[in-house]
Amino acid sequence: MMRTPRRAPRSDALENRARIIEAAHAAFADAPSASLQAIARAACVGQGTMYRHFPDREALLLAVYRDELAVLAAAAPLLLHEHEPLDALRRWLERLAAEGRLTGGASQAVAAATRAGRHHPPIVAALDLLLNAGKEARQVRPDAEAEEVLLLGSSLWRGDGGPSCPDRSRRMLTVIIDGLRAGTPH
Amino acid sequence: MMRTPRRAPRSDALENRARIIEAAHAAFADAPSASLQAIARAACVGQGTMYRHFPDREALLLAVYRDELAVLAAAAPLLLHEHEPLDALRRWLERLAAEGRLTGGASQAVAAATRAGRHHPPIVAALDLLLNAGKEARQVRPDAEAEEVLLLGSSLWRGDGGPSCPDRSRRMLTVIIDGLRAGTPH
DNA sequence: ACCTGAACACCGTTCAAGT
DNA sequence: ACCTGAACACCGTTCAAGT
Repeated sequence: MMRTPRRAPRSDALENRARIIEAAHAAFADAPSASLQAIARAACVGQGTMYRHFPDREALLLAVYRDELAVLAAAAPLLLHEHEPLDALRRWLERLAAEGRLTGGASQAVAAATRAGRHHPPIVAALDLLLNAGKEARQVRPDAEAEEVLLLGSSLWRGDGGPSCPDRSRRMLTVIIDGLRAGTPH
Repeated sequence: MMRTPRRAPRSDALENRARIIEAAHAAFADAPSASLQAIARAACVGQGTMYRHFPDREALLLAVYRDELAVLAAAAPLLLHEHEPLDALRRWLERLAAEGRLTGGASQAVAAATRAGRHHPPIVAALDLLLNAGKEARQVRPDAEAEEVLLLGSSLWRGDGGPSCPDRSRRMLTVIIDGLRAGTPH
């Protein structure tokens, strides 16, 4: 399997790419459903260029929120250093939910990261780290898997906006954490 | 609060409504993203008529899957009659997940039912029944609420299609049920 | 009272033509 | 090698005109 030796991309291509990401970041921030066409317009770029760099909306989302997601992933080992494994897991899921609630775009990006089955994205790796630490400490059930927990966790900030939403998310998280505990009856 | 005495709708309106629902049912079955325009075409109905009957996609979805959702809701008391409360709850969530997996349209309808904050739809009432029975039997934690559990449950069939999905759903359900148990530590 | 279908403003996607 | 922008086939939504 030869690693294809890509030559360095042209400088204008890099600049366009950066401008697209910047424009998309702003657009997604105040309207998660912003159209790719509008983003191309804001970035002063032809539609074709948009497509060359990002073949679909999901690719753009992951590129735009790449840094945010990386920060979130990096938080896992830090939390693990300061808290008991199960507690670190709870706090990390809290941060995930907060991120998802913050901007519509980020929540879409996390959803995209969950769906991406090809390579494990950093988020899945981070959650894996937390779960494994919990298993070794006999605090987390041995059959828990990252993708499942991520799927459950991504429901924490969905359907937000209702009247009872501040407590709701907290209670849901309690259910998830207690469900992941090792040694529950039956 | 006077109950406005609506006069009976015209017969052609009723027929159109029925034809739209029928066409939509078929369309959603093999493509959850079917366009309203295509459905209107298949139902031999102008676009305006579509809008008169169903102001948006969500309204159409709920109308199309009204019967399926009612059947699902009606299953709750039956399950409760044949099984222990917590077991009935688990089986009902299994059925919910199966329904969501079956056709893309149904899963959208359940999602819509979850979002609909206005009146409690039958699904929420059914889940309420199960949870209350569980609480009285001291099997379910007293602070569990239907909308939250529905939100968690609706993640059971999301992200399906991956390689490990048959077991995954089962394990996720186990986490939810164990998390809902009364008397978990801490 | 209800229906029709043209019309409007958009969308994602493609692709010949440019540099 | 990369970009541009017109063009294509669609979409949801509205609304004058019909019956």
